[in-house]
Amino acid sequence: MKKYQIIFHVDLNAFYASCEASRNPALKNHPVGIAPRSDRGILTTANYAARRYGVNSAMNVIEAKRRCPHIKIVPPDFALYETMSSQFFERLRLFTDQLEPASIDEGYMDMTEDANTMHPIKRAEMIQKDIMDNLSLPLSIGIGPNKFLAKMASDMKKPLGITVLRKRNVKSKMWPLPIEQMHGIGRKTVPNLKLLGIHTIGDLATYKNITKLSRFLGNQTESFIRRAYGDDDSVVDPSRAETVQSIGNSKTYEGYLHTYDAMLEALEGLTKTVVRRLHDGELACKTITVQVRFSDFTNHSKQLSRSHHTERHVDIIEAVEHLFDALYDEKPVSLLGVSVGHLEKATRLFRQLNIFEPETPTKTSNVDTLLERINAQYDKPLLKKGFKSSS
DNA sequence: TCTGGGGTCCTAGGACCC
DNA sequence: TCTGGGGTCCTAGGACCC
Repeated sequence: MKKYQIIFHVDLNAFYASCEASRNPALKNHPVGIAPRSDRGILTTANYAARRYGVNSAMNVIEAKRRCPHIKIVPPDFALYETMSSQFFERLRLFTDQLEPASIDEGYMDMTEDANTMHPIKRAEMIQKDIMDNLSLPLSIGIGPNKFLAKMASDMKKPLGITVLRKRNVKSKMWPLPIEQMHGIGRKTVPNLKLLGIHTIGDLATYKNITKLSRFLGNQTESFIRRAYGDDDSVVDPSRAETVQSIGNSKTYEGYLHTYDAMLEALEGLTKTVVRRLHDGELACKTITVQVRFSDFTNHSKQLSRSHHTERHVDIIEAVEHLFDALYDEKPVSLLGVSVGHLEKATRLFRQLNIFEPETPTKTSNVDTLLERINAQYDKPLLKKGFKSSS
């Protein structure tokens, strides 16, 4: 027998801008955009005062200023956002430990048990007030019988909304929404669906030709249709956010990088950041990826998997340099990125290492066996005999 | 509107193993 | 002789989300 669930989706409104206003209340009712530069690039966030002028997130700074000349552009302070995000989730845990953070500013709460104590809407009001009183952050809450409906509900009223979306109201409240508002359908898929005559979530739910639909939605076709009917059996998993899958650092270079040396220097900086964050999380990685974007906006990446995890800077920078050599094309570069994946807790690895350590042979001396030992760390040979580094 | 930086998950081909 | 079926891992690229 399936138990009826009550799921909250909690979503901080215009989070970065709200953090800035929380620190500096003078910004509260003034149009604000968060952007690294005030003369170009894009906004990561626009507050609601700015949105009234037709400004929104991801809009070009120039365009935002054209629509709202007195908008204040504030550079992002990620340390502040990280801190406020942690405080936000800590406060939510006062209400339930069944909390799954989904990003820096949103999460899911399984409030099924809690509903025995207090009516969900009353509880939502209490949470909203708690976050506003303690952190000065506006919060929207969606309430539904599963994660998908809770997520769709929280989007329906912002800022400071509380919205219930029941299964029996799916047809009247969710089906009329344009298909681009369905979570998981993005800008590449929308035009394809419209080609099939699918303009609303209801159109998707009732579309008859599944074969045609699978051409665009692939293996996920069935689950999209189920969700369009309001069905979703994914569970709130508090451990999900604790298991980070990858750590990366990338940067766009205005005016491009032109020389190999400048690119290598940039990669060293990116790698340093990644290794530091790897160490902060007490993690080790197995795969290393380098990403390059050329001036024509094409992206290329190369990755390699080691046979053993590592957290050592020398291992990672060596891999980064070799991967980049394979990508380097003597063309100007607009973005470089370094990321590491297949992460493991370093403490766990340490225990494993201790078990095998006594068996590790170390009696080698000539250069070729040294190369073999280096290559043994990778699934494919990285260095060949007679290898010389390019420059 | 000429486009940041952090991520997650999916796909598809190939290597390799049984 | 000329080729099964299942599974895992690796790699490159892409869609999507905030």
